[in-house]
Parts: sequence; structure tokens; C-alpha cells
Amino acid sequence: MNYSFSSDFKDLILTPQSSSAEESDGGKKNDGHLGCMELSVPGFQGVLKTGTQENDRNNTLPVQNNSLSVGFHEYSDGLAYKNSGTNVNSSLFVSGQTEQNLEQVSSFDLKPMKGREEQGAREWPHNECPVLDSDHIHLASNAQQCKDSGAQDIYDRGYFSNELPPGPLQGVHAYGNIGENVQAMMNAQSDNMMQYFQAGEDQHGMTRRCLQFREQPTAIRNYSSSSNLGNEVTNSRPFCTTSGTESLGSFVTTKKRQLGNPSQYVPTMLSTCSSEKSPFTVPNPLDICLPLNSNMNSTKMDCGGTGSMKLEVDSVDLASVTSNHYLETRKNFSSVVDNISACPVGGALYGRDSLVAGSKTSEPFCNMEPVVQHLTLQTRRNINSEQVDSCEEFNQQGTKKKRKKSSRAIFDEGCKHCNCKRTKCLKLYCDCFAAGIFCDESCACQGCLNRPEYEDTVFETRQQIESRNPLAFAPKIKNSEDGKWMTPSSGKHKRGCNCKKSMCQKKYCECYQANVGCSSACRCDGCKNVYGKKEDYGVTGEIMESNRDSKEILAGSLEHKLGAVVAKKDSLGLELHDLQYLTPMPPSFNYSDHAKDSQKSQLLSWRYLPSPPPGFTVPSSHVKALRTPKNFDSNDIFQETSKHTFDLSSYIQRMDTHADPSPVPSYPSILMASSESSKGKDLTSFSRLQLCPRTGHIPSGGSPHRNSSLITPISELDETKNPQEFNSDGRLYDILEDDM
DNA sequence: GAGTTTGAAACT
DNA sequence: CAGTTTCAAACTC
Repeated sequence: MNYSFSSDFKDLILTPQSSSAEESDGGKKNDGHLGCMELSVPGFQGVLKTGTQENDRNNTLPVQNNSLSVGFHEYSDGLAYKNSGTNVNSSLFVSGQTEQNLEQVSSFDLKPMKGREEQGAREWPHNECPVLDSDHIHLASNAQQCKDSGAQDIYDRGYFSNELPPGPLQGVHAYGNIGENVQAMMNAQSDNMMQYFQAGEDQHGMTRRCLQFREQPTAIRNYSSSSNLGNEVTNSRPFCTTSGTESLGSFVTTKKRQLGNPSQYVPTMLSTCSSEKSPFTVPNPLDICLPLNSNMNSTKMDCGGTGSMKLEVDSVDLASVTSNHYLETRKNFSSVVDNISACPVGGALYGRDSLVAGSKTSEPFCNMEPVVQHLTLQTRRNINSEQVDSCEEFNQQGTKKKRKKSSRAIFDEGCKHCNCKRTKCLKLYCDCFAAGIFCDESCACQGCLNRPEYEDTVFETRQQIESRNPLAFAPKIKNSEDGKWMTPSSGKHKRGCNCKKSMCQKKYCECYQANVGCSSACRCDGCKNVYGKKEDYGVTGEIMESNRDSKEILAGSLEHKLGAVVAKKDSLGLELHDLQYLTPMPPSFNYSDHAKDSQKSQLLSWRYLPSPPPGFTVPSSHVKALRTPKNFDSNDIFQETSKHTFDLSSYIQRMDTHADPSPVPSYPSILMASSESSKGKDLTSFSRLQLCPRTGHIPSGGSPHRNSSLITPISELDETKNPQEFNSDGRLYDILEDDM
């Protein structure tokens, strides 16, 4: 077959067509090689890039003799075909630039190849064979063409978006020799690639399991053959002195990938350290776990909750080479994130100070033992599986031997791991999916689609589930008053359990698993829940529940108000939009101009945003660290924004101190900073972030004072107001209105 | 590690 | 909405 290039050929997308049969049987397993195709491009001599995913154009292939063999492989699941045309995973990307007159490269042949079975590739199945017609082979020369072609997803993801930098190969000519040309590309395209990197990150910043930066775009990774970039570069700089828990103690270890090996790269883990032993520390192999649907159980943060989120700063890599500015901002972000201690438990988010200050939640927390880690790709791949163990080791160092644990135990003390075999991790059976996190390498799931590359599938599936049950992803556990679980009624399973045989004494029981007592909502038989029997959930519990509901209603309104305040701030000239390129943000805080992404932002909120954990505080030193001119010498806007944020934080603390004699955690202002400094348009996420991202309201687990503290930042202009005034709902709103 | 039990989720 | 089936985690051996 013969297809025409457009004159401004840049990207070619080959999209296999789904068949009705596949859709009817729920998708075929297409593990392994699907087939090979031969792309013949008369007159073409140069480099093409291919990949089966939009972020996986990692095969830089020379075109010789006018032809290029392209293998479709590594499809993990036939579902890729079910949504063919919209699911980028079913696409093959070929992009390139000819060294010759494009007019001469006006057509190419694409045909299935045979005879590759012996190489591990099987012939493209009849019903899986891509339909090689103009409808399914798209010569995406520009965004609009791509958009119009059925590759909407790809377009939406921004790879062909006009505002994004050109593809990495665009504008690079005459590279008959890959090595040399790659170098030329690196040199010539560094800025573009930087933008590409950033843009991709903006689009896919959470392509990994949780809140973290995506891997380096494979398009960039491809260029790793560049020789003079093969040297390992490490950038590390403390943001402040490290003195245990008193200060930020932040180091950011930035290691550029080992470019000498295309298959290897060295991710940068966000480093936090409490020691000065080494500037290269990854004391927190668990990354950062943030709560999703999890129950904020401060008494026993053993991951009994249902969700966790990891926050990981990925490699800066080329950023360190091509954009010091970006690196700097990445560091800044890291310093922010550094505040957030690992939470292998309950998906909670901890402030370090809180942890060390005798928090009950510290048990599974990873010790800040400095560890020099030169992370290779394999290391990276093993991180998720190792991190838990590492954490465990840290926790037990010196005194305890690592003990063998069941998978569930690991689950409990780390982030989630599932073992789904049939559901592709797209049903609530899957704890990862249910918790709103991607599965990762540490999961033992099969045919998993709950992965970043299937983000849209995940999103759609989630929507389907939510359409059936809007509360499907809502937190199962209603938080307790003041974050403590002193009584059976202080926390409860929203829907209640239905145990018949386990008597709510085993983890079969969701209440027991969440360390909450059974309640009137439970239909369990013979309840013997040690956290509280159903029978014990009496009048007191009902009253408290009623109070919580009232406060949640209030909180919903507060969230709205707060969003308006943020909008006001935005209108005052905080050019938050620009900050997206200055500060690598957790992509959940990103916004997109695309309408679809606005929907996704909700998903991201659902997926990533943390709840304010008990005991979370923002040490003033952290604020100082973030204000350090060194960190922000090129970003006054961000500095200003951060100032706002952390002023709010400190005010929260003050208010908490005044309003509640108990150790009241303030909310993760760090993340507020992140949110603020991200695009201001995502106000929904912003407000949700600051309040209760999971439910969109202030978490029920908070005293009235606590609730007050949530909105007190707005009242910072009038710090003289008596916090007690906030106890009155009406007064609360009055003050809000006044301040606005 | 394999098999069983359990209860939530999904399905009808 | 209730009953049944499916599923994966929890548990047992």
C-alpha cells in the first residue's frame, strides 16, 4: 500500500484497527510481539523514531535502502485495540525528518512482514492486523491533522499540540550516522528537548504510579547514544543545613541518566536526609505516600487505609544539561516535596517534624539514613519493590532483623501492591485502582491496565464505575474527630461491613482493616471488632456522625470560598501560568487547556491529592528554606507565591495553636505551594487540595477549630481576629466575605 | 507456595 | 433490590 506524506511530514502514526470480535470478547491478550511491518520510504534516508505508545517513541531507527522494519511488540493487552483510534497504545509512532527534499519523499509503503515468528514475533493476527488504509494510517504532519485523524488522545496529550515544542527530530537534518546525528540533535535541540521534556511532564507528570514526575521522555532517552553526554552528572545541593528534623534537610540528588547506554538511565529520586553524611542521599526510598481514599488513622497508621500516593521526583537528566533553570526549579520543587516525609503507611502524608515528635505514626516511617544510590534503570525498576524493603530495613536498622512478611504486610507498610489476575486492575477489586494509584513494578498483577500509559483507559473505567456508584472512589472511612480514634464511633466505615464469619476480627472486615469500629452502617453478624462492636456504636456515635456531616456541608462551602479567594489572588497579577515552566509540579496540579484534561484534572485530584494528615506541620525552617533566595533567585513570582502560601501556613499553625490546645496539624501547605505555583486555572484542584481532595470537602476528621484553620489563611490580613470567632458558622462566612 | 476462606465488587 | 458470581486479599496449612 502506498501512502502519501504531507509536505511537512513530521510524525506518522499507525493505528491498528480494532475488530468487533475483539470488542465483544473483552479484548485479547496480545502479550509479546504482535507483528512487524515494513515501512518503505522511497528516497528516504535518515532517522525515524518509532514506538508503540505516545511516550515510547524510543526506537531510533535508521532508514536504509528506503525501508524500515517496524515491529509492533510489547503490547500488554488486547484492550489496546478496543479503543483503537483513541487509545494511543494501539498506535505506532514513526517520526522523522528526511535529509532530502520532502517533495521526493512523497509516499511510502507499509505492509505486514512475514517470517518474524522465529524471532519471537508472531504474525499479526488476522483480526488484529492494522487496517492499512487511510483511515488508520495517519500521516500526522501537524496537530490538526492528528486531531482530525482519530488520534485524539495523542493530540490531547499535547504531543502535537501547537503550544508544545516541536518534536525532537524536527529541524534536524542530515543525520546519516546515528551517533553523530544524535549528538547534533542533542546540541541543536537541547532547548526544544527541554521544552519537550517539560511539556511532556506537564502532560504526563504522573505517568508513574503516583504523584511523581514522569520518566524522561523516551524520545530523549533515545539520544542517549550521544557520547559526550554519557558522563554521569550529578547535581546535588542542599537547600539548607541538615540537622535532623529541625530543618528542611533537603538535598536533591540529580543524576543524569547514564546516556552511554540507551537502555539505561539514572532517575533522580527526591532526596531527603536528616544527615549530613552524604549529599547523595535517598533516605526515603518509599518516595512519598499521600493519602487518597485512605483513612487518616493517626493511631495506627499501618496503611489500613485504602490508598496511598507516592510522590517522587524523577530524573532531571537532560534538564541538568539543557536547562539549569529547569533544574533549579526542579530542585525547588524537590525542596518542597522534601518536607513531605515518606508515608509507607495508610497512604498518609507526614510532616517530618510530626513524625519525629513522637508521632504514633512513625513506626513504619523510613529512617532518614543516608544512602548513596546511583540509580540505574534497573534500580529504578526495582525501586518500587525494593523501597518497601529498604524502608523496612531502615526502620529496623540496628535492632531488628528484617522479617519476612506477607504480601499484605508489605502492602500495609508500603504503598499498595496488587495481585490482580483477571480484572486488569481496572476494577475496584484492585486496591491500587480503588485507591487511585497506578500499579507499578512492585505489583504482581497480570495484564494490568492501571498504568500511566493507559491513563485514559483508567480514566474512562473510573468514570464508568463512578457512573454506577458516584461514591465508589470516595473514602470508605469517615475520619474521626480530631484525627484520633479513641472510640469506636470516632471513625467509621461509610458503607459498613457485611461480615458473616470473620466476626470483624480479621482483615476480611473492612472496618477492622481500617482500624475502625463497626457502626450502625454495618450488617455484620456476631461483630467482635476490637475497635468497636457494632452494638457499641450507639447514640454517641450517631451524634458525632451527625456533627461530622454538618461540618462536611460547611466545608464544601468553604472550599468554594477558598477557590474564589485563590481566583482573586490570581487576578491580582500572580502569573501562575508562567510558573508551570518554572516549577515542576505534580501533574495533578497542572491544568490543561484541553477540555478533556479538565476532566482529567478531576481524576488527578481524585488520584493524587492528599488529605491533610494528622500531625502534619510545616516547620518554619521549611518556609525559610523555600524562601531562600538561592532557591528562587530566578523566580520572583514563585517566591511571592510561596510567600503567600507559607504565610498562610504559618498562620494556620498559629491559629491551630490558639484554637486548639491539642497538637493540631496544619494542612500541607507545601502542597498548597505546589498548587498555587501551578497553573492557577485549576482552582478546583487547588481548593480541593487544601481542603479534602478526596471528598471535596474538609475532612470530617477535624475539630471545629481545625476547620477554622483551614480558612484562616484568608483571614491573614486580620490576624487579630479571635479564632474563636470561627466557631460560628455564620461568623465564619461573614469573615470570609469580608476578606474577600 | 498452594489451597482455602472470606467478603466486596460485579453481575444478573 | 436481591441473589449469584467473580474476584482478589486474607488466611491457613
